[in-house]
Amino acid sequence: MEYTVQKLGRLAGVSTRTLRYYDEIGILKPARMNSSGYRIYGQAEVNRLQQILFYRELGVNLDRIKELVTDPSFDGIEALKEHREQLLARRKQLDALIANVDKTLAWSEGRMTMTDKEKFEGFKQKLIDDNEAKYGKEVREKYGDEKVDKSNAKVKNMTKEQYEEVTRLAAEVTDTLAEAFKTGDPGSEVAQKAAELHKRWLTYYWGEYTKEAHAGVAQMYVDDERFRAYYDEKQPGTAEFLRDAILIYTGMKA
Amino acid sequence: MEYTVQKLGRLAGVSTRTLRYYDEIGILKPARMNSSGYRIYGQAEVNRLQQILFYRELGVNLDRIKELVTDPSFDGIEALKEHREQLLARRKQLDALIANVDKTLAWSEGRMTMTDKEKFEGFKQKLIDDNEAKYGKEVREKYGDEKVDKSNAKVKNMTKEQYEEVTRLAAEVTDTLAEAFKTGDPGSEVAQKAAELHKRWLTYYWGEYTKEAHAGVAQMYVDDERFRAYYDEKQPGTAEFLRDAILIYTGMKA
DNA sequence: GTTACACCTTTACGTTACGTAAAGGTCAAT
DNA sequence: ATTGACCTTTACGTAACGTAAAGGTGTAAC
Repeated sequence: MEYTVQKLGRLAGVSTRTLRYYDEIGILKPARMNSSGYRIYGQAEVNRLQQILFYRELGVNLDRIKELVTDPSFDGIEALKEHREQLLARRKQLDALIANVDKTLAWSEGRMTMTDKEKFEGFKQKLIDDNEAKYGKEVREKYGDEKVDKSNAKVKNMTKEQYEEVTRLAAEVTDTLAEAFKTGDPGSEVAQKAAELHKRWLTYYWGEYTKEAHAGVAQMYVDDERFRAYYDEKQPGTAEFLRDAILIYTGMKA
Repeated sequence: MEYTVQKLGRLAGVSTRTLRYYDEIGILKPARMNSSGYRIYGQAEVNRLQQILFYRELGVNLDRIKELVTDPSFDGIEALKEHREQLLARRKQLDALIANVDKTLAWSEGRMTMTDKEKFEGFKQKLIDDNEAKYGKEVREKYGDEKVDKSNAKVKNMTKEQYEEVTRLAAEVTDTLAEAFKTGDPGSEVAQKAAELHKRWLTYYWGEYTKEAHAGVAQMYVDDERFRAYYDEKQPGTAEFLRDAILIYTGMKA
């Protein structure tokens, strides 16, 4: 199939100006010109435009895109996989933003308070990365290097089956917790089941289990933004709910 | 709490230039200037900046944002709710893009074919709106106005409980279907459960139920892009899988 | 055969939301 | 009194197009 500027533009949802501009900067040249000087695009150009738009969607500037798509050693499939990862990351950020809007709504209606810092959560990618770096350090400070290293080693030494089991368990915790949250009662049967699943999940990372450590982690889920954000992502208040369920489960609270 | 440009900038993740620019165009003026001419921001400005960033995140241009936040009749809560809706819509678009990347990957690896049109799905908001308009029309053409109107009327006349039940049912269909898909067998017990749930869900919208109509809808889920995109969003192939499950459930296929 | 209309071309200036640099004043600590 | 990290204004630069002007092309209709 061959396309003129307008046809390709309509197909891809971009303006003719954009296509001419892409020609001008050498990022997407037409396959050929017809006898009247019209730009004619073919299959290869359609595919290339799709690539370009993938990157544009991610906010990559056209200079960099040009480098990418004109590089002969460019591995399209590898790039796509990376692209996919980035889209998933963006969805996570979007979820954080939505959680923030929910929080802000609650705050506007006087149902809760919000720190200035919280008001800007979800806006910045960087902050997520910073927290990522910070988070490792904080845990090391709180629990000591050996424990963290032991935990890391344990993950590394897991068999494929064990790894799958722990992943499955994590998902089950999330699901059960979401269901339990609806009951509103951290002492409810389903909430206690979530706490038990959480214990089993934790035991995979920590060699030994004590009620005190379990309760401590539960409290950390509330105090540490990094963890709270994770649990509160879909439903604000979940972190606190899980903490309460675990406190009851470990007998630290009636 | 009071903030200078840099402090507020760090808090919100924007540059000092941005804050000065926002002052310049009158979109966010500091609460006051100190004796040396420094910009000092207070609580009201923090909240306003948050509002501004919400809109910026949505791609609203600053002129329009200015209109919005300086309008005295501006209802912040209503705007936030709308903002939330738009974020959800964007997440849906993101999911479409991810689905597209998955498809493109499969195509790149030679596992399937892709039309030129499909290559650009998920890129354009407009297209979604167009489809939204088109979709209503198409269904009217295929099934006649009365049925659509009756369906609309039925939704409007639902009690709160009924509405909640139908929403819950829809979620259950999705979950069960996702689980069934893993088995790979549309005749499996869980797949048949999904088909049954789908029937119950459908019955809420259509007054009467016939196997033929049910099977017809199932086929439409595959043929109509609009529906297929919905079901294939998270897992490509789900629409076909559901169709097959329903065909077996209704006895139209062994 | 020419008129209409929807295409196509190049050239060129305009726009948005800042980035970046220059030139200089302020404040707290050493 | 000197750093060094802040702050100020002024002003030009930029990315990725939008938009307008001035004109050529293709074909269907009168």
